[in-house]
Amino acid sequence: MPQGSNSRSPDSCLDCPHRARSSWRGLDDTALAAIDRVRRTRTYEPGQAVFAQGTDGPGVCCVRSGTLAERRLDSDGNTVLLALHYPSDLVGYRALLTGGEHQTSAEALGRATVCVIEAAAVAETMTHHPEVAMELLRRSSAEVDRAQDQLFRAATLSNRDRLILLLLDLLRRHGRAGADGAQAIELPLSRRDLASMIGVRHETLSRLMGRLEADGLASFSGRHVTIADPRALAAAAPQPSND
Amino acid sequence: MPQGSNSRSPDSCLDCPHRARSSWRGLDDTALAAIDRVRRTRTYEPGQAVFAQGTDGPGVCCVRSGTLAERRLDSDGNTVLLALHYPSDLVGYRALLTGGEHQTSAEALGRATVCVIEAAAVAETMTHHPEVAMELLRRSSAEVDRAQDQLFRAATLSNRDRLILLLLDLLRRHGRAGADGAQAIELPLSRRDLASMIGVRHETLSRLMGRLEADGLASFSGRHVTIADPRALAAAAPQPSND
DNA sequence: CGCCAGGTTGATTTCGCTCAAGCAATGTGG
DNA sequence: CCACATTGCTTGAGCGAAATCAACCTGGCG
Repeated sequence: MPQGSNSRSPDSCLDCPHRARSSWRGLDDTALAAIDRVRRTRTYEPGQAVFAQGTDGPGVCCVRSGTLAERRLDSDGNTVLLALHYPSDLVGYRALLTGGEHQTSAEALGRATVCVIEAAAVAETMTHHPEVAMELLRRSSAEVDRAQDQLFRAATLSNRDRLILLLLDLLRRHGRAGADGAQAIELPLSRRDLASMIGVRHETLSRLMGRLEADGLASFSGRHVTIADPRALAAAAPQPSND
Repeated sequence: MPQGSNSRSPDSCLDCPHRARSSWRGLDDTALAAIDRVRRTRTYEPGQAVFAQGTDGPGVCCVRSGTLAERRLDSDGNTVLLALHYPSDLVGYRALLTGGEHQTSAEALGRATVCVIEAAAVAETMTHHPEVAMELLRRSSAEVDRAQDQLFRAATLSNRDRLILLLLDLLRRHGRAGADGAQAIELPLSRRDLASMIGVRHETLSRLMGRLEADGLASFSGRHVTIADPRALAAAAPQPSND
């Protein structure tokens, strides 16, 4: 049974490329090894569920590669995409704390690899390593801020402005520099999901995109978006809440 | 200089009526005394600001009595009421963690008393007493869940349904039993704030209330709301997201 | 080749926003 | 004590925008 430091699993937490940015950043090798011991790394195909709303999760999920969608459903079949998660993010830890079921579901958007850590091990680690609890608290706080920002947008902005801000958000994560100062986005999302993020029907989103295109702010072709002048798009957006 | 246990300040944390439900519940007398030492209890008049968005807060705020409104503003004068806070809640701790300014402002709705704890003391306490960090993490997680629920509502429900759910939420905290099975609410909020919570103009809220009244689901008179049949109101609301 | 899911486009209706007037409660200064 | 302003709320008319319903593309895929 290989256990030495020179016979680690290729995806060991100890060698994880995201280790310095991860929730476990405060842990030394021995403490991290305890996490690693119960880690199970899985690869998910596009659209595959990582955990489902209303279930007791398999544990806590560390995103290693790809993009995860956090989604909320209701009994009428409505679905809203609440957040996207990227490598080094931790997903599904709330159920561990509130003790109940997942309030949201998570699924892979593209092909993604995720490390699942058994809940008990996380709890155990947190009691002995307060830095981890602190780090999660920081992340959780940031999530509250983000969610409140979304709420504010939903309550005050026009659909058009919300779409512009969503595009700018996506640009940050998925944007690639193109010719001149242009930026290109390869959307990881369907139109319906995009629409749910700004709280409109997908037909309406289609028309909104048409209008942005008519105004020369962006152009859409399938899942490919090009933004010729990102500064113009930013200028068209409402100012971020500076007091 | 009175310091003995039999000469405590009348509002000492050690004797706080919310001690068992507060964020400090895990602390023993000595640890809590460290918090108490830097506590400053203040009384706020209705409408008075506890801390302002964009500032470095005075610290962390423990609500002792009354109701606090958490609000977000932008440069155009828009304001959205994001959350209400009640005795034993902790407010304004996020700025402490993300290190920056408050993303929201807080103000007293009615007359309220709040204990302000210096940020440094909270940080110090958290390093020595992980239970406090864990407790904050639990609360923060609950806040994320709540905010995501609101986002879901905003994206999927009609204005009417959002108002109904808001009334049911307010009922939980502010409802008082009336004659028969009726419930009465004394709203702590202006119409404008109510409207911002469901993301509509105040004129629209007025009409929505008129319709609920016409349907016999609730009746409004100034800040007084009576709900003759709470079960009928609950039945009119969309089902909570049970999978 | 036909089927199907996802996306666009069009016609129609409903709904909420805007602008504007009216009203009640409260407060202020003469 | 009363004119008068102010604030918060309701009500109305008109308009613009989004939801709805439906048809029609388009690109896989069996």
